[in-house]
Order: sequence, then C-alpha cells, then structure tokens
Amino acid sequence: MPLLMLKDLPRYECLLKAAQAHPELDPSAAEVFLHLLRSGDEVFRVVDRHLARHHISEGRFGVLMALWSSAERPGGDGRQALSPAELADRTGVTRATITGLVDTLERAGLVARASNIEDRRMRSVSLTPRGSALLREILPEHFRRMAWLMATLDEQERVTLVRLLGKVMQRASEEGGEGASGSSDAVPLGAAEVVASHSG
Amino acid sequence: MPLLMLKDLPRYECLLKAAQAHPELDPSAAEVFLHLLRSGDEVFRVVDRHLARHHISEGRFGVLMALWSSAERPGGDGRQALSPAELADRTGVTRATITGLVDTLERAGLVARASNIEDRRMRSVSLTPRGSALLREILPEHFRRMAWLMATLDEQERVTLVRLLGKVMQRASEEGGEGASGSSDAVPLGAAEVVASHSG
DNA sequence: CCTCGGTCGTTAGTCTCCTGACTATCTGCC
DNA sequence: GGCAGATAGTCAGGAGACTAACGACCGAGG
Repeated sequence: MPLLMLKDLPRYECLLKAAQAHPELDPSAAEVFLHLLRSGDEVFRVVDRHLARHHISEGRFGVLMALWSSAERPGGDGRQALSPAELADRTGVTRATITGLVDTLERAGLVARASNIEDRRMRSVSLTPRGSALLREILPEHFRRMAWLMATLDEQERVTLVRLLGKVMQRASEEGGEGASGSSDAVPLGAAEVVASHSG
Repeated sequence: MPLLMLKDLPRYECLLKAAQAHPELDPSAAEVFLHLLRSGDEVFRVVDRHLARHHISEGRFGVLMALWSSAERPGGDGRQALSPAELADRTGVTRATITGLVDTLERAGLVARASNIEDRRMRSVSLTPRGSALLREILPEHFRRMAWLMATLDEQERVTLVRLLGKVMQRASEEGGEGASGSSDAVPLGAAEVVASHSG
C-alpha cells in the first residue's frame, strides 16, 4: 500500500493553475483528496513498521484482530472461532485471500483450523494460545502508537475529524454499486451535475 | 491496498469497553485512526475503479502523473522526460519498482525510454503521444470523481479537514527515523508519557 | 593512466494480495 | 432418490512492491 499518486503534495497554487486548463478539477476537492490518501498512507506506515517487526502483515493482523474481537465478545473467554467466509467478510478481502493468510498464520502456529461436523464444507479458524500471546504482546504498543499519532489533536478536533471523515467515507461507499449499474466509462451517477453546480 | 483492520468500524462504546481491559488504548484516538485508514481506503477505491477500467493501476498512474505534472511545468510543452530515479523519488517507490512499472507502460506504448548521451548510465522516460492521449481521456473523469467525493463538504469544512489531516500527517512522518533510532521493540519516543498525560 | 567510491538502471528472488476457476458439500424441487 | 443451484474453501496465475545484488558508468585522487 505504500505509494499514493505524487509523494510531495502539489502546492495549492499549482492546483489552481492546473484547474485553469482542466475545468473538471476542483482545487479544494483535490487538495482534500490528496491529503486524505497521503495521511492515511503515512499513518498506516507507522503502525505497519511495528507490526512488521513481529512478521505480521496488514492482512494477517486483520485476521488476528477479527478473531480477537470476536473472542472479547460477551460469550466465553476462549471461544473465538470464525469461518473463513466470516473472516473474509469482516476484514474485507476475498475468501481466497483468507485461505492464504490463514495458511501462513497456521504455519506460524498462531491460529488453528478445525473441521465442522454438521456442515462438512465449513472449517473454523481460532486463535491458538500462542496467537493470543502474540496479540497481548503486540497490542499495547499498537495502541500506544495510535494514541501517539493523535496526540496532536485535542478532543474537539478529533470529534470534528471523525465527523468530516465520516461524511466522505459514506459518500465513497454509497457509490458502491457504481461499477455494476452505470458501468463502462461514464460518470457514475449525477456526478457531472454536482461538480457543475459546485464549480460554476 | 484494499483491506484495513476491521471492515465495519467498531462502535465507540466497544472501544470504551476495550479500553478498560487495555489501559494503553485511547478510545478517541483509535476512532480517529480507524476512520482515517478506512476513509482513505474507501476513497482510493472510488478512483481506482475508474483507473482500472483503463488498465491503469495505482503505480502506473503515479508514473504517468509524475511525467504529466513535469510536462505542465513552465518549460516547453512536449518536454516531459524524467529519469527512473526521479520517478522513484516523486512517486515514493524504489527504483526497482519503477523499472517494472515503466516496462509495463512501455509495452503498452504509453511511455518511451531514451538514452542519455552525456551520462550513459542514465535513461530518460517520457510520455508518448498515446500516453498523453490516455491521460487526457482519463483525467477529466478522475477529477470529477475527486470533486464528487468532496461535494459533501463545504469550503470551510475542506479547509478544516486539510488542516487536521496535515497535523496528523506531519506527526506521522516526523517519526520517520523511529525504526532506525529507537529500534527494536520499545516505544519510539516519549509516546508513553503522551498517552499517560492524555488518558490520566 | 587507472583505480576507487558512488550512482544509475536493471535483474533475481520473495512476499502479499487479487481474480477466476475448481472441487466438495448442502439444500430445494421434481 | 436424484439432479440443479447455491455456497464453502482452495488452487493457479498474475501484478506490484520490496530487498539484495549486479554490471555499467561517472568523477576525483593517486
């Protein structure tokens, strides 16, 4: 995931200049867009550097966290078992990817697979004691890094940031059916109108 | 890059509950962190779906944009040539990765390599007419999508968002030497103190 | 001249993740 | 009972990114 458009963000004046040649370009929108991608990437790297020291990749961590958070639920303390399909759903990757991730984690002794008697297609994945131990070792520092990163923001700023990001995020995901409906190459929805009304 | 921790963000109450068991966990920091990564990912997907229709990946697009933005500079109109090392620097990937990306782009006829007479180690990469044409075809929709995504935010909100993201981004990148200096497994800087003063 | 350190682009090998196709299994309808 | 369709997990192949190492080349020093 390391790599986002241009490394050093263009100055705003450059965006303004580019907008003259490209009427579709909304300079302030572009600025937000670039800042968002860039800061997400930067923040990700900070925690990824930590996880990498334990040979945990983003994907692996996602699986471990999914199992962990399901174990923290009201039920029993050690009953954390999810099917690969559940894991795929919660981590947002395909089932095929989960197979590979679980393979690696299983080889490392961090998770275990078990068969399901009732439905023989299904398998359940659960944290081993070693997997739990690793998480207990990793998470404190992981949490510390999140807190450290956000320490520049006061509570009010955090609330604002979450609210604004939420608006953008919803906008981005609501357009999920764009590839299936609108299709080939045109503007997904009424995007052209929105832009026109905004820039004109 | 699609995949970020847990797909559906935990509710704030869950974070509060988890914080009881893990004193290092700052709930509001974690919420910002998760929103940031998640929204960055979501936003990225929106533009990536568009680029993918033209068989342009994130990395390829980065190279094209670097060449394009260097061509838009004060100099001549068609003189857009950068060395692979320059491209690596601007897009934030290694020179080895650039070799692969340029290979693909060259095979597709979008860029061309040329030798440098003065320094025979160097080669210059430039957009072909076909590459320029593709960009002219792609960019309007690309810009429209950025504008559409941000259309939920008014100018004031955009300014605020850029400012807050800037603070986090700077924080994240200033810690760049963290792996080299602090090293193996401990807290990078005075992170523990920051957290303590924040949560206590 | 010519060697030495540094830089350039490339190659080789590895890793993660994705897409698409495949096999095994369950379920509902005849 | 037996077959169609959906579903679960896996396999195969590919793209992108990294590190480590290489051969080619420049520039400064003896």
